[in-house]
Amino acid sequence: MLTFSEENHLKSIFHLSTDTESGVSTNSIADNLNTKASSVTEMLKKLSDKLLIVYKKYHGAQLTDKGRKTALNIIRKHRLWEVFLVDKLNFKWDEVHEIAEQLEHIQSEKLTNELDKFLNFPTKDPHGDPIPNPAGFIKLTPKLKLSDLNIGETGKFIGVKDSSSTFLKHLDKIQISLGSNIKVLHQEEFDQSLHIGLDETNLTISIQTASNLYITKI
Amino acid sequence: MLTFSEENHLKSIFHLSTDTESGVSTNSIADNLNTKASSVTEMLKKLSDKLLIVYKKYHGAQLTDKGRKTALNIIRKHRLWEVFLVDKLNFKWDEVHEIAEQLEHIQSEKLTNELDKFLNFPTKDPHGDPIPNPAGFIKLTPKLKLSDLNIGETGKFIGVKDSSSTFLKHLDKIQISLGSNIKVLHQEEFDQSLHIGLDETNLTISIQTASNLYITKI
DNA sequence: TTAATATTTTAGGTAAGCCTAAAATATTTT
DNA sequence: AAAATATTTTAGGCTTACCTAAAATATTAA
Repeated sequence: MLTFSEENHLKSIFHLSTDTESGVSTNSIADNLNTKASSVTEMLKKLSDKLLIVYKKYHGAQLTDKGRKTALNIIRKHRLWEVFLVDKLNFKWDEVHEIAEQLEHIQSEKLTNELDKFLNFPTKDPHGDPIPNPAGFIKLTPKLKLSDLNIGETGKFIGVKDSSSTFLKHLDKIQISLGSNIKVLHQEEFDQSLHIGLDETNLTISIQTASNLYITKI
Repeated sequence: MLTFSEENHLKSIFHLSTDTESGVSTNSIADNLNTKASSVTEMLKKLSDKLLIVYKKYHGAQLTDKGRKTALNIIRKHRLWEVFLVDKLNFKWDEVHEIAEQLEHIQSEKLTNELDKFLNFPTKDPHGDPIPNPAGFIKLTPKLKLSDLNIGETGKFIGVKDSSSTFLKHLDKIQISLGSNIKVLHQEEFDQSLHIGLDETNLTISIQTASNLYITKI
């Protein structure tokens, strides 16, 4: 049984691992968890003792198989709870993260699996991120951005790259929501902003916004 | 914001207060929480500083208004989650306590209230205990035991006095479940055991069992 | 009402998880 | 490749929430 802090460190290492091949740096974990490098070093030693990571002094941490499975189980719970909050309790997708951060630590395998069943075995959370299965298998669909589309192509909005509250609120304001079909109509040359078709209306979005939207081609 | 331990102490004091008029003793709290008297003393000082209890050395603790409200909010969450687990996730009523002990500490007023709405504003948890409203008001229905009925009377089973897993399993075995209508047919003189009618069948239960069953007269 | 017993508090210790500041090691720049 | 800079670790401290053992206070019994 792991503590909240141990679980949070594992999760952080998992998320930071997707970018880098080699070990995850102490500082990046500290930044991610809003804590200090010295505290992280301490924790890395503990996680290493528990065989959840491979840790070499001054060279960062890498998850072991056991560690990755543990991290994925926490992520599974986090994402299932997010689906629950949005689908069943009328939360907006920009309100669920904090609460899911608490719920992801609840310990009961049966609870997790019954929740999964109750939600009808969802494969994606409200931000479009995939939900690992009970064995820790995660289906990574290659993430295409709206800004990657050519003029005339249409994409279905499946997730965000930047899931900050600021950005999510911006999306709500311009009425882009998960599942929206977006057609790229035209691109301005001077600032690369995109004219898009959304449902029955047309609007213009900045290239910054467009490169934060994950889509699948239709 | 209170720690888990602070919340657990408040809850314990609340539950132990129903029996006694005067302060709740240090030892009884320690027993209830599986901890030691010295640890409780320490916590009582802290809760007293936070104006959640009135504490006089050597004379136990009593909840303040603020403390009682806080305790009732935790109990509200505990009982709502129990309803969720039983009604929505197919848990048996003897499996939910441990998980609810974890879920009761999740901090989000909106979550609690949306859950309440989602469950259709239940008034009782799966053990027949009342669920406090958001303001901390609890509707105490006088608890009549099956053993209080006269021969020939019928009661509806609404809750248990002893909610130990052992007892709950015993009930499952003899097929008495929440909502059952039970008619008292006859009482044996030598051991006070009761012959009862349950649905279409008759059976005999001990006086110990009968005095652990809360009912309302029909 | 004193003596015996039970309860509660105090004193002092431990582990987890955080911190700052200083020392050690890596990396980058010249 | 040495110097300057950045990163990471170590050393030592703090708080929370536990603990045991001894001292203080309450309660009960003689």
